[in-house]
Amino acid sequence: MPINSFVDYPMSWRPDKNALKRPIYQSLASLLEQEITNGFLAPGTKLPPQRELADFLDVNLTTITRAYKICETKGYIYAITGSGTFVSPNAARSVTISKDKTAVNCIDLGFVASFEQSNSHVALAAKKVMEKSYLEELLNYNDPTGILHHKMAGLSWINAFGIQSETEHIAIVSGAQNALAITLLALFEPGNRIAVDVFTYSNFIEISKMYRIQLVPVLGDEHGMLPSELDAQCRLLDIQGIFLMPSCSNPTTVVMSVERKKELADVIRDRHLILIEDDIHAFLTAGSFDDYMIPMFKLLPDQTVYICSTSKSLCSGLRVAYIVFGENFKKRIEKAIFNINVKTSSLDAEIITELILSGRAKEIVEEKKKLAQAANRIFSTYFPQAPSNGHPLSFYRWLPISSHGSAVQIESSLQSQGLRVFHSDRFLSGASVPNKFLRVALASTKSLEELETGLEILQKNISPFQCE
Amino acid sequence: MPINSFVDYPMSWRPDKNALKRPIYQSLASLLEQEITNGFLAPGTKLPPQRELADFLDVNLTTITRAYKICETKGYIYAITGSGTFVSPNAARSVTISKDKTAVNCIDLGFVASFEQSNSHVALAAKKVMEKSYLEELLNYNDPTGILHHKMAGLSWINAFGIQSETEHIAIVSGAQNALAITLLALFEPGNRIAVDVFTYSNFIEISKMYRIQLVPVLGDEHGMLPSELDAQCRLLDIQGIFLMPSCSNPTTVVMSVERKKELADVIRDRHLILIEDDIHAFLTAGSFDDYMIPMFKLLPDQTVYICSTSKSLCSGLRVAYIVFGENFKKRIEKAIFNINVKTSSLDAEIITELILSGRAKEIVEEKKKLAQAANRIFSTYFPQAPSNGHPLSFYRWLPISSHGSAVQIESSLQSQGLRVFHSDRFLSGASVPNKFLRVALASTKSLEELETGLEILQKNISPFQCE
DNA sequence: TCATTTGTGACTAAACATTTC
DNA sequence: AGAAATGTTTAGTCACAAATG
Repeated sequence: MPINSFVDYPMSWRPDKNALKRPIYQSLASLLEQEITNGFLAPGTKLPPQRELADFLDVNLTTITRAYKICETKGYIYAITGSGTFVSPNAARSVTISKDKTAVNCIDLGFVASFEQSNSHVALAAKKVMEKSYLEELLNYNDPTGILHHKMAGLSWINAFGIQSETEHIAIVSGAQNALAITLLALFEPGNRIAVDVFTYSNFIEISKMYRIQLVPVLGDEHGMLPSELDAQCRLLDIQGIFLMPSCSNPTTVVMSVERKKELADVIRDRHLILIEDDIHAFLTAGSFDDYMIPMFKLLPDQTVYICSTSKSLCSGLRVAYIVFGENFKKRIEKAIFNINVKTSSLDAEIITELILSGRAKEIVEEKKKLAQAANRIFSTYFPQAPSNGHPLSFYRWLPISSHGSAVQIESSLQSQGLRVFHSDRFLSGASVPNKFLRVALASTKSLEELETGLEILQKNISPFQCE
Repeated sequence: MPINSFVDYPMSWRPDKNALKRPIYQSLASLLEQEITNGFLAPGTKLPPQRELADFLDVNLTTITRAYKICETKGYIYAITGSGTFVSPNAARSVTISKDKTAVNCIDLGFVASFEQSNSHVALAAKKVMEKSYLEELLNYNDPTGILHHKMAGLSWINAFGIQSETEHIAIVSGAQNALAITLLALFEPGNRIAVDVFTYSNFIEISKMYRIQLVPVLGDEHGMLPSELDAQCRLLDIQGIFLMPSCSNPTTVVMSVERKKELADVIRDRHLILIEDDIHAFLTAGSFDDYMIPMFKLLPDQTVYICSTSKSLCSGLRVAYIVFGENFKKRIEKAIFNINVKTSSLDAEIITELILSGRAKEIVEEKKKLAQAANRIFSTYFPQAPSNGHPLSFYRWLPISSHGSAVQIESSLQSQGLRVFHSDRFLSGASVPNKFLRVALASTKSLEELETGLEILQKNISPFQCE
């Protein structure tokens, strides 16, 4: 029986007692889900404490726990012991980022492409592949994890980034996102937790949500995630994995220092976490930073799944990424590959292989690096006050903005000005944080001139951030 | 406190009480998991009833329920109310089927390939694509669900199989298995149930297991799944979906009659199921059967995800499949595509498109049909007693065998004779059934001569089935 | 620093539903 | 047809742990 009448009690959500059917916890969960997806409960809203709501509805405490849990695993809310339960920042919308048609009349600095100007080299390589005597061999079901010479070329490619491995421990998959989907399916279970940066790759957030894997945000500084914070979260929660982009974090452009990598590796080793290392930006970093040659895979070879896509470095349309793993993960990863892809097109892999073996790949990388340098220079002229301690050749920038206005408002007001960029809320792995940013893609326009036009629009429409 | 001493009680599994740590249910589940994966508890073994085990271990009934549940969602055991809990037929091993290297010294009639002899046509088409003026346009991130003219070609291709749709309701994905992975992720949740034939596509069983989706076996006859049985299962359980291959079931080669399709469609409509129609064999069936032109998608356009791969019909190495859906599924499916693939290689799709538009695709199909006819004829000479009421052009046959010997024994004894085939247990969606079969692939050898050699080995080593 | 607030997790109790005999 | 066997589901009790002020 309720102890108080609650009539004048300030509760952010007062579900209608009569709308509840049995089973109560399910009924309550779907009521809450509707409330959130319809926008009646705004992101960030604190929900009534479990005990209070239980009392109000005259049901047991754990009935509320269960109802909240359903909504939490679906990603609508998140709970912090001691503080309360809150509506998730991105509860009501998907943050999946893709190259879609909504940006058709816009300059698209949202989705990060990869200076597609270089694709003429790839077209040439494709033509060369057609002359191969073994062309027909590329068209059958054989070698689901990749043809031997494709794997060897892959190994030599990533060797430049500090990876040593063998053909039995590498597989060819269809791009980095595909590699992530495979890794999560192979090595994690629904309900598992993965540690991530506070701002992280938004499509990783989405795929984790779809797989019912919970992300645990861990604070970081300008050198990357803080080892002490990671350890603290591990003490608090049962965490199985960690996702990192040490060579250039998306979206923050943070490059992890070697010191930090070693410290984090110690925690990861002690806590027996599985590290997913997305090294898609290795090609930008190796060679540009003297001390780069230590991917975390090297520090934790038996605990790491190393993913290196060629979409950003060589060609985005050929879906080819390398995934490197230890013997202990081999069976599970290969099984997941069969179940999600069967195999990756050997024709595509052959073209990438041709690029690597002919040396054209390196030329493409040099070309893209030059374009990236030019694009970053242009960005700096438009936003001289923007911080520049991130990756100097990043394909995108992370621009601090004043915290007025909601993410949706800011994005759509810019879109109406003909510009597509993404607000930092899309990249939030957990609770809201006070600092707001825009991620500005530099590699997605047809030309640097178009980029300038876009940055001009942005400069005119964004309230300048007050540097403290 | 235990009521009986149990010392002389015949329990199939007597877990060591002292080995249990808290939490009991987890500890007990991993004990059981080990017992099964180590082979101490054989497939089919009946486990102690929950109450009995609870009594024996002196814990609450639902603690056992929870422990069993963990092992059930992992696929190690299955439970039937009223009957008991049993070790799954394929508990100790994966039934994922792929073209792998274990068959290197064998004639492989296990994995079903697709008469790769036709790939020279595809190589020609690939070369033609290289001459296209828009080749570079195929190498970027644009059009994640497929370029418009690829979709149009796809629509015209599947139009021959009775599908009418629009470019907004078709997407290009990387093969049929990829389409299944996407569909399950997009439209189902862990814990959902999908109705399937008693024997069904083994990689569908595996991907369902990985996604924690439960399969509900439904009895069928020579015309396909029985509508009355489907309805009965729906009454019993909360079932969300159904997976069917009406144009030629894998592995049973059953072709569903039009009458049966209509009856099943009625049940599916009434029960609001989502139908996953895998029509990979449409090219074998349309044209061969007069009344074929009714895929179930046509009967249930708003409830069906129609999947049509080109791997079997045109080329297995180019990973291209079409997925067709109603407006109500569009958003969810496209989101799943972004999160699993980002996109499918437009180069591969262009080659398939070239084949379709040039008319070469039809030639390839005719060639494969001729090969299939010849292969089926050869099979009949070696196994004249084998039933022939399935698909006359199937790329595999379903051979009844005597029920002596376990699946593993039979497969490995044949493998030691130089032949790889698969036992029907791999295709079991649920509990064991008395009838046993071998699936014999006819489309996987380099030549029909090699097929004959394989069938000869098979004939010599298999105890002939007693036709009743 | 310590009491209070708040969420978490394990196990228990009881009613329910289906199958078997 | 009905009792017994067997698995399922919901909600309750209770001890615990972190965050807050």
